This record gives sequence, C-alpha cells and structure tokens, in this order.
Amino acid sequence: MPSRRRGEELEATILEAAWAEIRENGYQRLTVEGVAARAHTGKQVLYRRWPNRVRLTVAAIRHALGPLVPEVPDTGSLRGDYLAVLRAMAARARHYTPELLYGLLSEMPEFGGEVFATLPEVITPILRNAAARGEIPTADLPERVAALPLNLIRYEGLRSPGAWQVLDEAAADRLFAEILDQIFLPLVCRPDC
Amino acid sequence: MPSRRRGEELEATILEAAWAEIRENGYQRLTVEGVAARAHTGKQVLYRRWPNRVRLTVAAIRHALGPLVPEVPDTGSLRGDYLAVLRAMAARARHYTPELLYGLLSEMPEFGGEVFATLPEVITPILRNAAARGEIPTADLPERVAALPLNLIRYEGLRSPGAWQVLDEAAADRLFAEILDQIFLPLVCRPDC
DNA sequence: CGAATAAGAGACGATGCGTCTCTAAGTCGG
DNA sequence: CCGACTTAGAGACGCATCGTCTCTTATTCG
Repeated sequence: MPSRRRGEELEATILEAAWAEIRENGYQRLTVEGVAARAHTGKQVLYRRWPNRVRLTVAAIRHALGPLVPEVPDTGSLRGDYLAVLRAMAARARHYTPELLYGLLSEMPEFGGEVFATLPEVITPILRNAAARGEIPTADLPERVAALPLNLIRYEGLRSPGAWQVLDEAAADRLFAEILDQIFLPLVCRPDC
Repeated sequence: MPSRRRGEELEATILEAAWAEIRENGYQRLTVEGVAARAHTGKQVLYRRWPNRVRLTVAAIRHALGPLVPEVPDTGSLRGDYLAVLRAMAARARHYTPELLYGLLSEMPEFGGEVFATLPEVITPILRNAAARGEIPTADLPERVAALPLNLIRYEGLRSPGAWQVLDEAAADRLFAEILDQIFLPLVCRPDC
C-alpha cells in the first residue's frame, strides 16, 4: 500500500491534476470530484486548501504557467524589444482557451487584474532604452499609448479567443508586425522613422 | 381568472421577466425557474422557445437593447462623428455588467461576434465623409486602424468591467477624447492636423 | 362543436457544489 | 518508543438547478 502524501508534494499533485483536467475537458466541465479522483485523494483535502472551484483553478494556472512578468528584453531596437514582449505574452495566452478565460472572469472579475496587467516593469525600461538610443523623442508616454500594442494583442485574444491556439508562430508574428508597424511605431517615433 | 397569454405577448412578457431578473440578480443567479415564476408561466413554455438558459438570456438582451448597429452620425467632423459612435456604444455597454458579459462569453463564445463587431456599416461612411472633407488623406484605412477606437473602448470595458456602470457622461467623454486625440487622430490625419 | 394545440403547474432524474463524518496513516512531543 | 494529535483518503449528505416529462385545461381552428 502506497504511503500517504503530504504538504508540497500532495499540493503539487493536486494542482497538476487540476491543470490536466482543464486541458482535457475545459473549465466548465472541471469538477472538484474529478480533480480529487485524478489526484487519488478526497474532496476535503482540496477544500482544506482552496475555498472553492475558482480559487483552485487559479492556483492550478499559476502553478502551471509560472510568473506573469517576462524578462526585460534588450535586442537593440524598440521594435525588437516590443516584439519580444508580445511573443512572451502570446506564449502565455496560448494556454488560455476562451472558455477558461471567460469562465474565470465571470466567476472572479478581479482576476482581470492579472490578465490585463499593463506591465510597466517591462515596458518602461524598453521605452527608456529606445529614448536613449534616440529612436523616440521621449520615454514619457501616456500609459495608454505605452501599453497600446499589449492591449491590442490582448483584445485580439479576447475577440477571437481560441485564435491563439491555432495560430502558428509565423502568423502570430505577422499580427505583431501589423500592430507595431501600422499603429505603434508611427505613433511614437520621430516623424522620420 | 386571467386568460392565458400566447404568441408575441407571452414571449415579450417572458423576455422582460428574464431581463428584470438579470438586472436584479445578475446572470449567474438567473434561474429558468425564476424567470418562469416571474412571468407567471411554466418552465416548459420557456424550453419550447429557447433550448437553454444561455439562449434565453441572449434573446432577452436583444429584446431589451434593440438593434446593435447605430445610425451613421454626420456632425461635420471626423472627431465629432467618431465620438458619436463611441457614445452610442458606451450607452449600450452600460447594460453589460462584467458578470453578464463574461458569463455569456464563457458559455457561448460565438456571442463574441455580436459584442466585438467592427461595424464597417458605420465606420466606413464616416471615414468617406472625412476624406471628402479633406480631413484625412484617404478613407481606405486598414480595418485594424479604422476600428481602433472602437476596439480600445471595448477593451477598456473588458479590462475594467463595471466601469461603465459608474462612469458619468463627462468622464466617459474624457476617455473618448483621450483615445481620439492621443491615438486615433494623430494616426490617420494629415500631419498638419 | 370537436380535435388539435399549447399554457400553466410541478414532479422527476441527473449533476455537482460545498459540508460533514469516519477510519487509519503518519508525525511529534515527552 | 508510545500515546496524542493531525490530516489523508473515502464517500455520504443536503441543496440548488438544469433540462425532461407528464398532466390538466383554456384557447384556437377546421
């Protein structure tokens, strides 16, 4: 008979079970009973740690995807840097099916804070570097402008959710290029760029 | 004893009952039983018309809010026209609580087509008028650019949902002005605008 | 006027949440 | 090394609500 698991080990098993259930059946059909069964444990063990289904799900996502904020890229150009950020975001977004994202937001609107973060920790340094290189006249952009590509990408993901799941890397890059070249760069660069 | 209702009359009563329940209790707590009770009818009468709770809700929204596409405004300037469109959209958005919007989208992702429409029927004429007046060099903008303010407003509504419900008209107008003046107009107008 | 239709009312089975209860495995202080 | 405490593992339970089914009877239509 296998020994009983505890603490970290048990917790990790449960969160991985939850994440597996989500990937296989989606969030709507995620049941606490199902997760418990898959982790070979009882419901009470889950409810001892998370107060309800939503919070369990959030914990599972965080466990599976790791920290939200990506590294600050330094590719030598504003375009390259921002592109790197968009790629990192898209990689993360690929795990959010529409059904999962909307389901979570409907039951826990404050989760939006996590999903819609403006990421100044990343964007501000990028803009400062660009200004130092002389690519843009000033790094001091209104937040709405600084986060524009970020927001547009996210909007794209909300608007045609599921799109990330089928978009190959080349197609995603084309989308990023469109947003950067048609909208963001014309808006922030000195006229001659 | 009151006579039994039928057809249009009964249907309208039901949809109004559903909408009232949504406004009072939100979508999550909308129950088919509750709607039936409020409309003084039986569940079967609802299920005879709509296959499930989501579809009933969508029907109730359409009944309450009317057609999606607003009139084409003609204020004499691109800024004024687009502002009018944004105001019309915001008026509609005010009825979508986060909980309602996300709930619907999670259970019926294709509803996004309705919520995220690019509204070319409205935007294209506006741009054509602006071009005819000489405000912009060409009316032939990429769709992504033409719909930019629309998308940003909607993103704003998704990002801080519930915000519309508390935003007074002046504050909403400030937001629209920010988006038009900082982003859209600089992007599409001839340099001297 | 008689037959067909559909309203109004509610019982029913299924599902799944969150709570509660029980036994025994593992941990820890003395 | 042992007795007390904690908590894992298992599942029963009550409750809400979905969607289906059944029944009676008012209304409509041929």
